[in-house]
Amino acid sequence: MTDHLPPIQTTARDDAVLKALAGFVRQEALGPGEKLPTERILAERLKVSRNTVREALTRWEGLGLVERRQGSGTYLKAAVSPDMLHMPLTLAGGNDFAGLMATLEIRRALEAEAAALCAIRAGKAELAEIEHKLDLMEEAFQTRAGMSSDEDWEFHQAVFRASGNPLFEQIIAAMYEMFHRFWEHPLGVRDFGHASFPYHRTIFERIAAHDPDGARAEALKLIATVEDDLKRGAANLKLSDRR
Amino acid sequence: MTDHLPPIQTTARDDAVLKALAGFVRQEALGPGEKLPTERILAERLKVSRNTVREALTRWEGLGLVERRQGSGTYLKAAVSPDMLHMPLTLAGGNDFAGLMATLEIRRALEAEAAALCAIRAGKAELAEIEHKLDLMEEAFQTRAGMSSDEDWEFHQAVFRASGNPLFEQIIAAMYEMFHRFWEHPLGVRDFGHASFPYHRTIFERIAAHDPDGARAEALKLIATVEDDLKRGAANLKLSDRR
DNA sequence: GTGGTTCAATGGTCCAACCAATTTCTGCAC
DNA sequence: GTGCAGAAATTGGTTGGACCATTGAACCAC
Repeated sequence: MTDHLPPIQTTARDDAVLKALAGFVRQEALGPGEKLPTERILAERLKVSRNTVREALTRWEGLGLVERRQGSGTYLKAAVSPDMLHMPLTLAGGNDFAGLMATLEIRRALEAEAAALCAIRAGKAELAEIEHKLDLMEEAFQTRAGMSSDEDWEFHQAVFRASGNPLFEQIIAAMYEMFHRFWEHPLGVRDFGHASFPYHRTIFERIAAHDPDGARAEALKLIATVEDDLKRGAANLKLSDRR
Repeated sequence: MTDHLPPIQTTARDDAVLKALAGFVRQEALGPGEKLPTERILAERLKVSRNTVREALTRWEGLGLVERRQGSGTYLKAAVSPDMLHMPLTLAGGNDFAGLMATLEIRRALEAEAAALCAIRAGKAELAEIEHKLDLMEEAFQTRAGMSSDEDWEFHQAVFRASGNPLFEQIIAAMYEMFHRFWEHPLGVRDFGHASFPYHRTIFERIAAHDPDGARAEALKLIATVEDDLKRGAANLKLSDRR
């Protein structure tokens, strides 16, 4: 009965600051990398304490939207718009193997769907871009004997971008972040990616043939091999180095 | 009670504060809903300024880990552990019809994968939970002639939860959020969901039969019908009401 | 019990400094 | 003029103290 009674909003200074700041960014058409006004200036202009400005910026920093450099300034790290939706994902016990596999499952879901959409929507320009990345990757694979992770990633990014849905790239970027944090002190899987290599071209072929279901199937195969690699790597690690 | 709070060491104060706090939470085995020490007490115990404590707590608040109530205190909103991983996800824009379809594509990707994982991993308890939600939904569908969106959503949530990967539920919650933002002033699709109704049970049957590929296929069919419904609704809207 | 009132506790905001890292400017040597 | 070391200004980071606004509990008539 009395369900539609949300709490009333009395004071919300820092939220107001963020809204004003988002409007300012749009007004000035600021993009990633650009510097935004000093905390002191913001405090003066917005008629709030510098402390309040700092709390607001701390929130944006925690969301990865902004980077603060002491002595230098505060810089935009991503595009911000007044109507953004923030969804902090938290993974308990995220530094272990299970966390990595969790992100990989998300990646499998998105990769398969993106490949299928791509097969439907990709035009000549997108196909050319993807094939270009594929060539680069295969070349790197030949010359550097398997260490082609950067080029590999660029290929997948090209597919995501050609899917026509920006959400794919945004979500997968967050997963990639986690992936790399795991790599910092890795589990020693150095030949990672060997087994998945051939599927990149088969995916591209299915996309180029505008065959959504085929592309989806090939993408699933690719992730399956990555998953296998990681599992084997983790097993080896457990046997050889008990930490 | 608040004795396990050793002072802080060097720079990166607020980060150190968070680490210390995470350790404290674990030490005291605090769970969601419980109240954690006052800002003033934390400042005193950790030998930092109250302002620094506030910046740290602001970060946690931004990540949805904690809720502050003026005059009352600061309360845990989720389980926190020292080694958890944060992937802030911010989704840009999407207030138009294209944005709605974009979230639906993400949902298709996750729904298919979650159903497949569910078919592999769901135990007896999870299957019973899902079937219960399914019964509730079918009952609501009968008595209220189609308006079963809440129960519908609970069914899908149960599937996501039984997938064994918490990221699915979190990401899909973001999609649901965008969905609802769109529905504040909806496009008048009232009979929405009729066509997708039968597939809920077929999905459940494939999951219960531990048939991942079948579950994935049924989930894809369900989203396809939803997509069709929305497209038809949008087309009707454009014809009848040019806004 | 019901409904006020008081009062202490707590988060929210503000101010005015100072610290630490960075950038910019200055002036000297060449 | 050029180059470079050091001073000065800029900027985020931290501190301590003060006051406000809200909450919740204790208390008190009725």
